This record gives sequence, C-alpha cells and structure tokens, in this order.
Amino acid sequence: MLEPQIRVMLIDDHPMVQDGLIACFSYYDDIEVVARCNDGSTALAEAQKCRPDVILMDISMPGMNGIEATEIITEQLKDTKVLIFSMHDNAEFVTNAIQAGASGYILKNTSSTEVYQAIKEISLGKPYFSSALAKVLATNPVQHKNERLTNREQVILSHIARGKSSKEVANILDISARTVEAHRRNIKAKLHVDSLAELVRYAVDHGLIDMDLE
Amino acid sequence: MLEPQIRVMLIDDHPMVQDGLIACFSYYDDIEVVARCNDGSTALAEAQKCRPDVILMDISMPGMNGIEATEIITEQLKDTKVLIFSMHDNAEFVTNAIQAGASGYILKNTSSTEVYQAIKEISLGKPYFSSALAKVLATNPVQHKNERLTNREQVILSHIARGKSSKEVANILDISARTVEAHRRNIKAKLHVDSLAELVRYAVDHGLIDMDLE
DNA sequence: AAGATCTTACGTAAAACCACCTAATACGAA
DNA sequence: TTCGTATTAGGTGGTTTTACGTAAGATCTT
Repeated sequence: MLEPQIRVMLIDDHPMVQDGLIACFSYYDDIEVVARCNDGSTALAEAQKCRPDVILMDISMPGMNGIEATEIITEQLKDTKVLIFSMHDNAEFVTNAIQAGASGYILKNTSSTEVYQAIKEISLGKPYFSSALAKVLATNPVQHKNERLTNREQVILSHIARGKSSKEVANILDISARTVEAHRRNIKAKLHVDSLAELVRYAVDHGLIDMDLE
Repeated sequence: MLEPQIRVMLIDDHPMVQDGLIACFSYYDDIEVVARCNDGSTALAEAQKCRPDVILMDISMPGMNGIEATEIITEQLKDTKVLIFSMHDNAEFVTNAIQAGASGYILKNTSSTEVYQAIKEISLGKPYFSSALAKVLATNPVQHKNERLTNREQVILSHIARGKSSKEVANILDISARTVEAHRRNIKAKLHVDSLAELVRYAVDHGLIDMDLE
C-alpha cells in the first residue's frame, strides 16, 4: 500500500470498546492497530516494544490509570502521541491529561468518524479535543498550578474523605486538631469548594480514597 | 435461515461499545441486532415498537438510567428479557438490577464470547451473571430489603452529596430542616454509616450524583 | 379494617465544623 | 539572604451537624 499507515495502540479495559474501535478502523486504510492492552502497567512495556504513532488511552483502568501511564509514556517515547479516550468530562481530568503530556482528549460518547478524525489530527502533530469539552472548559476555568494540593494536604484529605473528623485525623497524624482544621481550610480554598461533600467527591474523583487499603 | 434468531436491542451511550457488540455479534448467525439507543428514555418507545427478545442495557446513561428503564420495560414487555451490561461491580447495583427485573448482569470488562454466552442463556429464560460478580456478592452480603433507601431518601441524599446543608435542602424541597435532619439520620442508620463523607461516597458509587443534572 | 412504613416535624444539648484572625518554624528557590 | 510556601498551632465566635428523644398524618399492604 502506498498510503503511509498510522500505527495505533489501544489501551482500554473493556474488550467491547476495543472491538468497536477495531471495527471502526477496519473501514480506513490508513490506520493499523498494532497493539492492545487492558491496563496501564502492561501498556508501558508494550508501548516500548512496538512504538506506535498514536495511543488511544482510556483513563479508568485497574492498576495504573491512564493519566499516570500517559505521563510515563510521553516522557519516554517522544515520537508517540497520546489521545485520551474517556467517559469523564471533568475539567480537571482534561487539564491533568494535558499536563501529563496528552495531545488530545475525546469523549466515549463521540461517533466513530470523530475518533478517526481525532487520530488523523493527532498523528499530524496537532492537538484535538472533543467539541463537547469546550463548554466544560469554559465554565470550569483551568486550575492554576499553585492550587494543586501538597502531599500533606492529600494525606489529610484522604482521611477526611474516609469519614474521619478533624480530631481523629489529628490523633492519627499526631498533630493538633487546629492544624488539621487549618489544612482543611487551605484545601477548600485551593479547590474553590466550600462543603465537605465536594471535598469527598474531589477525593473520590482523584483516587485519594482507595489509594492504599480497603 | 433455519436457526431461530435472537432479536437483540442495544442500549448504551457509547457508540464504540455498540460498534464492538455489533462486530462481535456479526460472527454469530443466531443473533440479530434490531435496534440501538443511546439513553433510557428513547429506549422505552423503541422497545415497545420492535419488541426484542433480549435487551443489552447499560446503567450509566444521560437522562433515564438503565435500572429505571429496566423496571419499566420488564413491567410492560413480559416477553423481553433484560441483560445488564455495566462497568459497576457493586453488590447494590446487582441487587437493584435484579429487583428491577433484569435477568442477568455482566461486566463491561468481560470478553465477547462471554457476552454471547450470556445472551444465549438469557434468551432461553435462564439467568446469567458474570463469574466475577460471585466474590463481590459473597463479600458484600445482599442488602436487606428494609435497608434500601426510599425515593425521598435518595433525593435528599443526592442534595446532601452535592454539598447542600440540611437547611438548604429544606428550602429546596420546601420542608422543615428538622425533617431533612431526620431523613439524614435514617439514611445513615440504614447504610450503617456515621459520617457525611461515607454518605457522599455511597451517593457517588450509586450514581445519585450525576443522575439528573450538572 | 388493621398494621407497617414513609414523610413530616419538634426539643435539647453536645460535638463538630467554619470563618475570620495571627504567627512560629523550616526549607527550598530566586 | 530574602522571599515564598508548607506545616504547624492558637483565639474567638458563630453555624451546622449529631444523638438522643417523641409523634402526627399519609400511604401502601395485607
């Protein structure tokens, strides 16, 4: 074949999604699926081996998630572009993906033709983002760099999100309850949030809950 | 063709999942996809029209979710079986699906051959559940009937999990704040939980958050 | 019709959280 | 060295939640 092929790798833990993508790409001569993985960890080794042009990457996966995998892959393989293929339309997910080095972000409820278009654009070195994301990013302004939580804040938030009171967290970490309250205030200020419920949702969405045990 | 065909309807808001299922079924002569829908509401009318043998139903969808849709469809169409096809492996989701009238429940990370097997079993009137669900159901014992939340409680919990205080919820629903507090207590008692954080996590895990708006 | 459950609502007192404020220590970056 | 930030901690006072109660009317079930 004369047409230069785009070598694509699929990373998604749902076989049906992979099958759908492969069925979709079978209509196009210029896309070749060179590898398939079900989770981030195995994807790292596989990407090293086959060095695809574009990786279509899910975010929610067992083991290593798509954002972490993207961070590592884009660092190691400079010629490989990552296109996030996710069901989440949170502004934070998108900005995290961008900061991790992703070249594009499309939603899982987009049509097969748009997936193809996105891959074409990405392979040419251009960014591509679902039009549906535009209004999400417009309403939720991009998070500033200094608004990211520190390690200590993340630890404290994870305890809070597990249902511990400020006093309990203080006992666990052996610090004053007032300190925990101060952290609490800072975390809420950073996240532009003013309720415990939203704190918990942030923690859940960002994997601070099932980080270690339970 | 001599073989009796199983008329299947797909309800899923991700085109790639639908494409994957169709690609999968194209290998089998005894399955025919007669309809496709992207959400629960339109699925109701469509199911009335084409009266499929088996409906492959996602849970998380915009508008009406899969559990509600299953409840209505199994009530109206006695000859139509519903097979839930979900990414959630919570015990509560499974029990809710069963109570809504579903004949089976498989996870999205199952293989295409298992999806086919499940549909075959279901079409014969047998139940089918992913083997991966067995240990989830074993460790999380089935919730007692009287411990399930009432509709009112779910509404109140969804507001609480969105960050509303009892007083705010009271204003929104035009009831007394004391009533909201009473509901709060009952919900926590039912769920065997004693912190707001765990309430929020329950709400997030059970889709009470992005159920209607936002 | 009788019983169970749901939804509604109030009293009181303790505990937790929140919003202001200030401020010391430590540590890395400009 | 100076500046910023992270982490620590306290004062004061107001709001919210929680843990006990009790109980009336509506609605569903048997």
